[in-house]
Amino acid sequence: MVTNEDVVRTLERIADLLEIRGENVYKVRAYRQAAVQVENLGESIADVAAGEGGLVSLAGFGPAIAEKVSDLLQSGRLAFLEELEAEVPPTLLALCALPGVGPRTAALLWREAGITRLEELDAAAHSGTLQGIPRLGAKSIERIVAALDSQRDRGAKTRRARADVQPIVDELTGVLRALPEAAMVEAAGSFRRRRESIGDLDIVVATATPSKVLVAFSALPQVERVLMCGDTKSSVEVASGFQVDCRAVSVAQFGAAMQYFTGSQAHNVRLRGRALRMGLTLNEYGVFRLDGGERIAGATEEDVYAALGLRWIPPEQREDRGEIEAAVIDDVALAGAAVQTVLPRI
DNA sequence: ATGACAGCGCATAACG
DNA sequence: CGTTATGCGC
DNA sequence: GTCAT
Repeated sequence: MVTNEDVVRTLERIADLLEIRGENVYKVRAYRQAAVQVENLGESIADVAAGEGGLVSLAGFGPAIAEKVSDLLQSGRLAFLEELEAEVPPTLLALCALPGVGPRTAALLWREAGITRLEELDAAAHSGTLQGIPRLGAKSIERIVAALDSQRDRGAKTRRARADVQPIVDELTGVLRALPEAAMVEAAGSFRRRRESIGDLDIVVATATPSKVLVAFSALPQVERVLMCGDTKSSVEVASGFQVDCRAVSVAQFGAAMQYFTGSQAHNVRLRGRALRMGLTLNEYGVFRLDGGERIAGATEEDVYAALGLRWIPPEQREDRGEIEAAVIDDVALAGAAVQTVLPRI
């Protein structure tokens, strides 16, 4: 019995391996998007495969992916994935899990130094074997060593339970709110969406003096390591390697930034698509007209959703499970049911 | 058939 | 040295 | 690789 979860894992694995192989980014994305669709599917994918229209009736499923998933459902195996794993060592995926090491770097380490495993990378980083590899300077090697150390410290635990993150949120937002430069401070990301499992924490701060806030944030006693600190954002690690990002934005951008960094990614992609069809564009700075670029929203989340013809959507619903359609402010409906069926809905 | 699919901030290495 | 290219992460 | 055109 192949579950939806099995299919999701398989599609994501294919995407990761294709990425290391250097495949077209949109092909990689297609597999990831198909995985998200299965994740959000309210029924068994086996039923969909057997039902009217088959797998290609799912959004993000074309002939190629439908065929592969069909193979998997029928036989419990996928020859395509097995061939891919024979070509690209799957142990490279563990390298990509290191912050700062992505698919390109994993491929580089594999190609230039024959490294496919974490232990090999660790040994090579300390023995000096990595020196001389193009694109890997002293700083990069140092960062890899630090990432390996950090991973060892926290025992490879990558995500935290919400209950463990709550006190970190309270503490950090409390300290930031005490800064006179910080006009508004809110946690965003999956924490704000009230997910049970949190990968990292995003804090958005509205301020007229971003650098002051970010420098103060990076210097907090809770911070064990500063990953980066620029003019608009800072990334740090607090207790045992938990990553916290701080974004400094203007008061006028605060709502757009909160919306953007609260996600989910799938929710944002769908909102962006809706914006485009309305002749608008949406990003972390606001909602803008495509022609002329005039800004029409951004100070509050309500403004942002309203500019897209939507009611404000509670963060915990922002998972691309139909919440956007449900939030449409349908003023056409006021004109009568007959009109609704004629006018294309945006 | 063919083009779009988001795009930007940051760090680092390579380049001139 | 300043500028540009690349990879990463979101 | 998928979707809209």
